[in-house]
Amino acid sequence: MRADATRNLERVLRTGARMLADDPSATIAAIAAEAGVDRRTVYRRFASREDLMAAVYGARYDAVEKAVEAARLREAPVAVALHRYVEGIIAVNRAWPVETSRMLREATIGERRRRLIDEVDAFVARATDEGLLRSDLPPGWVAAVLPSLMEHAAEHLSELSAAQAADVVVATLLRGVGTPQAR
Amino acid sequence: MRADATRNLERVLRTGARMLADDPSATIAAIAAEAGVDRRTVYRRFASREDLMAAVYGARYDAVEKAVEAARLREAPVAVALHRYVEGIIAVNRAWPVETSRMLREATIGERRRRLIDEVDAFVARATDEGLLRSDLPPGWVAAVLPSLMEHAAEHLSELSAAQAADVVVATLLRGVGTPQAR
DNA sequence: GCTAACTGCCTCATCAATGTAGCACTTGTA
DNA sequence: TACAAGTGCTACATTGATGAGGCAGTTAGC
Repeated sequence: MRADATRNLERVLRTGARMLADDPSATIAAIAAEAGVDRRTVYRRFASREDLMAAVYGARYDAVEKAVEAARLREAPVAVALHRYVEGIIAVNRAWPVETSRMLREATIGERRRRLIDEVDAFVARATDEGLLRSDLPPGWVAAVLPSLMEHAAEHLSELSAAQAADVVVATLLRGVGTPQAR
Repeated sequence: MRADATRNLERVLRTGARMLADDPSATIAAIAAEAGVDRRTVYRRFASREDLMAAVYGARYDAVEKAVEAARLREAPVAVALHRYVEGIIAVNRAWPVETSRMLREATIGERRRRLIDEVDAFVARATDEGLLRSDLPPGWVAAVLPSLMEHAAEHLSELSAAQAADVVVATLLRGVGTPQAR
């Protein structure tokens, strides 16, 4: 593939991720226009709308898997792993701001998805065993709440670096936002 | 208005809320079918798709305003007000499960929206002043995180009552999910 | 039971998005 | 520089959703 073609493909993917996150029914025409590319060019790379979305989701999953791997959720000390994981995912959320709720329904990525969920679930279990997380929580509560914390951090704390935003998220997750007296 | 007409209107609104929350681009035809009503009947009540969505959002806002009022965010002791507020909103989320992120962009409800935001912001400020919430948090962080906690509680903790789910949310918000040792 | 309100069904025009095609042109690369 | 890869533009068929009209039949409420 030629260099400019690669560049265009990249632009379409990035722009598509951003616009589809903002509005899942964004049209191909709008995405192409925003990416500074002809609509026809998009169709040359992606056979259909579905295809483009699958590619965007795939790109995000690549990044997420990388972040999870880097966090070493199985071996690293739980506190360290948690922080690295959160920081990594916040960075991914910024690079590939896909609207996760809609993505999860796509069957395209069922297998990869299950693997990641298992990975995180196992980590939560380990963190609970090792005394980092309370054990009296409703099952799945942490796994449900954490992603949306990271999503909010990614977009709401835009003036902070990923590491700083991760500090806020981890502190909020573990200690909450109440004062010591309020406990 | 005749009684059965009122009933149908109610069904359309409820069904519309549920389906649009699940997929904002749900068609009028699909909503009508799910509500057990002809597509034409929907159009008799609502001039357009926009109209229906505005009505759904309006219904949700009615409920939210009621909950906020009942929580007495200005006068009641902060801990009490917080709990009542959370419980009320969780109930609203279950009754009118609108996808908030998309709703907030609608200009239709700009004024009502601003009033509610101000109300909650003022409450957060008071809760901070009175020592319930930490004062070293990024501005707007609590106001950003709390709604999504309540949303998750509404749908994820479906086996709990609104009051029980509110316990979990408030505990998570104030004290986090970490063990005392992990702090 | 009668009337007016309300509904279901079929039909139609319109519009916007999808996906395809051919042609002239620019641009990377050897 | 020459060639091949890639793009922009214009046009077109298709599909699906929106919104409206008419009419026969049903149902609530007096």
